[in-house]
This record gives sequence, structure tokens and C-alpha cells, in this order.
Amino acid sequence: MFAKQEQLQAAAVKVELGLLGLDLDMIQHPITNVKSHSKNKRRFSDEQIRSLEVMFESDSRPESVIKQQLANELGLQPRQIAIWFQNRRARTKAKQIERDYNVLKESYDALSSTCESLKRENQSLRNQLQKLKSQLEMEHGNQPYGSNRADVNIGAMFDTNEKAALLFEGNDCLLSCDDNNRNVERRDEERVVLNMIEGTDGSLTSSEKWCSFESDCFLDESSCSSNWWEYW
Amino acid sequence: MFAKQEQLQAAAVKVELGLLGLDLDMIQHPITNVKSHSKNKRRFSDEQIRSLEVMFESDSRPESVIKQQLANELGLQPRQIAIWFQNRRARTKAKQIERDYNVLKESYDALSSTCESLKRENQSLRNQLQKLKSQLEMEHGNQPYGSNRADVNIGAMFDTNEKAALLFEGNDCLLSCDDNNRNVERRDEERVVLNMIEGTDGSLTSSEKWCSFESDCFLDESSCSSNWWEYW
DNA sequence: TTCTAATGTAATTGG
DNA sequence: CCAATTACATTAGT
Repeated sequence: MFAKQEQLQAAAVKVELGLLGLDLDMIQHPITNVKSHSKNKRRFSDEQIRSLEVMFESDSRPESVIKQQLANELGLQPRQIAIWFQNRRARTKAKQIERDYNVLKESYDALSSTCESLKRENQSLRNQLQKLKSQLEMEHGNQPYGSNRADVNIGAMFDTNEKAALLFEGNDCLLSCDDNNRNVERRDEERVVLNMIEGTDGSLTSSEKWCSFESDCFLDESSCSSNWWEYW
Repeated sequence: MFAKQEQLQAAAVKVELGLLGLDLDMIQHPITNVKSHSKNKRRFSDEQIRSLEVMFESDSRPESVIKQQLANELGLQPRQIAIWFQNRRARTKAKQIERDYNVLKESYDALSSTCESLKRENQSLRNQLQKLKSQLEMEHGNQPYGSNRADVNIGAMFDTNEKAALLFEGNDCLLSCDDNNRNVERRDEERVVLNMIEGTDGSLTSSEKWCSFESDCFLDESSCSSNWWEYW
């Protein structure tokens, strides 16, 4: 069943054996690992894996002495123990990247919601301001002609930090910027089949949960970084 | 140098050879790969890698015919070609995860700036509203006693969507929520030594560039998702 | 059933 | 030690 290639390449293999000696692949298992499937040259037994995992749990980078002891207990070469821990650390790290990604994405989604809320609140505040201004102007318009109170300048009531928002009355947006969303949506397409960890059903990468802004983001990166509103 | 274990396990190895046949590991290299380092059983030559990469560039999942042709050209087994492409795709995908992470983090940072700007603009708008309201009240206070205009209700000027923001006048924040930032900062600790790609100097993971909100986020996740302001 | 893509794992090499 | 590779195994899906 799985001996086809061996037969095809038997001659070449023998040449190699004579030239270079034997692979390290086949050192361990013949005696210690016959119990299960007889094949399975590589692959440590479940027992061995369990012990290794338990040890890894308590110390992912054990001393040589510990590794030697493990080798004796499990019937493996110290070299194999060392390699197992190296590979195990590498696997852990690779998984960690995905975990990091998911955590960051959750943060992003939460922040996205916050941002959306802020934008709506902003719009609401602008509407209120607009109405208050209309109210004020209307009342001033009702004053007698030539009244001293006609020279009240609404803009003058605010310090420089507060004038910027007035720009937004009426029109939705001065600067158009949806760079954030473009980035994110592009990414979403790319990793459709990314292997998620620990029972994730893939909903985290579905486009519905991504930032669902409309395209009315009012700042782009350059203006964001320079506190534009302080220049008024 | 690497023949120690062979000596120790020579007998076992021979038993295994007899029982299971030979590894495919050592099929190719003896003749085709002698030129460079003499040993180096595994590891394809630079020439072979170059050709494989070129082919991978144009098609990461070539037909069997193409693989057969490549095998002939490069002096490798078709099996090795197939495996190389499999592993190459796996590597590409692993890299993609890191790329995705970096792209997402950039989006996060940009969105974070936007959010911060929105919050400041919000504060500015609230301040303006406060002053306009004071202005209105002051003018009303100057009206003669018993004037009809005293019954103007400022709150009644706004529709339900706009009343919520009035709650924020004066006090910075009703609901305290910095969950987003907690998530992100925790992650930052976890992946200090993550291997970044393509000349990244690690600054992307330093805490300075992470969202630098103060803890005055005005919404928590639950209230964000339910559009709280529409309930007023 | 066979084939293959995707994933996991043991081992090697080089830095 | 670590990162990158190579080869192989296993599993799922078609």
C-alpha cells in the first residue's frame, strides 16, 4: 500500500546508503514503537507525547539533565528530546501569531464599534448645534433693528480648540477618508481559509463583522496625526 | 560529526530496514547535488530552488505534467517536486498570517487615531453646545418677567436622536470603558519576540505606537452594539 | 476508491 | 538556541 515508491527507488537508495550511511530518521522506533501500527516510523507514541507535553507545560525549555532523564524514561535519544522541544516551541510560536491576530481583530472590531458610535454622536451634536444656532439667530432676528445685541458673534464665543467642529455643520464631511476600511476589507478576502484555533467557527473573519462604516470618515491619516483642529 | 547515533543504533536500524523498507529521504541528492557542499543530502541546490521559485511565481499549484517536467529538468523525483510545492504553499500561508497581522495593525492604529480625533471633536462640540445653551439661557433671563418666550424648552428643539448628546454636557463620561485598550496592551506583552517580515524593526509592536487613548472611552461594548442613544 | 490539499511532525542544516 | 527546510504522515474533502 505504501511501498510503491520504495520499490521504484530501491536501487538509488542502496547507492545512497553505501555513499552516505543511514538516515537518522529510523533510529528509534523499531523497538519502542512496535506496539501500535507497526508502521509509523516517525511519530512518537501517545504515551511519549503525553509525557513530553506534560513536561513542556511546566517548562518549555528544560535543562540538559531533564532532557536526559526524559530520554531514559521514554526510550528516546536525548537528541530526539531536544529536537522535540525545539519543534514544539516553534509550533507554539506559530500558533501564537494566529492568536495574536484574533485578539487584535477583536480589539479592532470593538474599536470600530466605538468609532462608529462616536461618529453618530458627532452627527447628533452637530445637528443640535445647528438648531441652537438657528434658534439664536431667530431670536436675534426678532430684536428691534439697530439693537446692540445684533453684534453677538457666535464664533467668538468659542476658543480656538472649539471652532473646528463648526465646520461640520450641514455637510457630512470635509475630508474623505476610508483608508482604514479599504485595508481591512482587502485582508478579509485574503485569508478566507485561514486555520483558526480553538473552536473558532470562522465568523470572526466573515465580512459582516468587519468595520461597517459608511464612507464618511472625516479624517485621513495625515490630518489625524497633526491635530488639524488646533490650527483654527 | 553526525554519525554518532548511527553507530549506537546500527543494529536497530538494520532491523527496521528489513521490516519496513527504506526512507524516501535519500532518493535524489547523491548524484545531482554533489557540486556544492559534498554532504548536504537534503537541501536542494540554488539552481533548483531558483527554478522552483520561478515556477511557483507563475503557478503555485502546477499540473502533474508540469511537475514531471520540472523533475526531469532539475534531476529530482516528481514526488519531491510535489512535496516542495506543498511545503512552499504552507510557507506562503504562514507568512501571509504575519502580513495580515501587520496590515490589520496598521488599520487599527489608523482607526485609533480617527477615534481619538472623534472623541476630541466630540468634546469640542459638547463645549460649544454648553456655551450656546448658556447664551440662550442668558438671553432668556434678560427677557421681561412673564414673557411668552420664557416657555421655550431647549430640549424640545431636538428630535429623539439628538437628545442623548446633551447628557454629556459638563461631565466627561457616563460609561467607563477601556476594554479595547486592555486587549491590545495585553497582546503587546505576549508577542515581544515575534518574527516580523520584510525589514520590520519591531517598532510596530512597541507600546508607544499602540492606541494611546486615555481611559475616557465613553461606551462599552454592550452599549455600543445597541445604539443606546436611540432610546431617549 | 483514489487523489490531493491542508495540516502536523520528526529531523537536518546553517546561523 | 533558533529559523528555515525537507520529507513524510494523517486527515478531510471531492
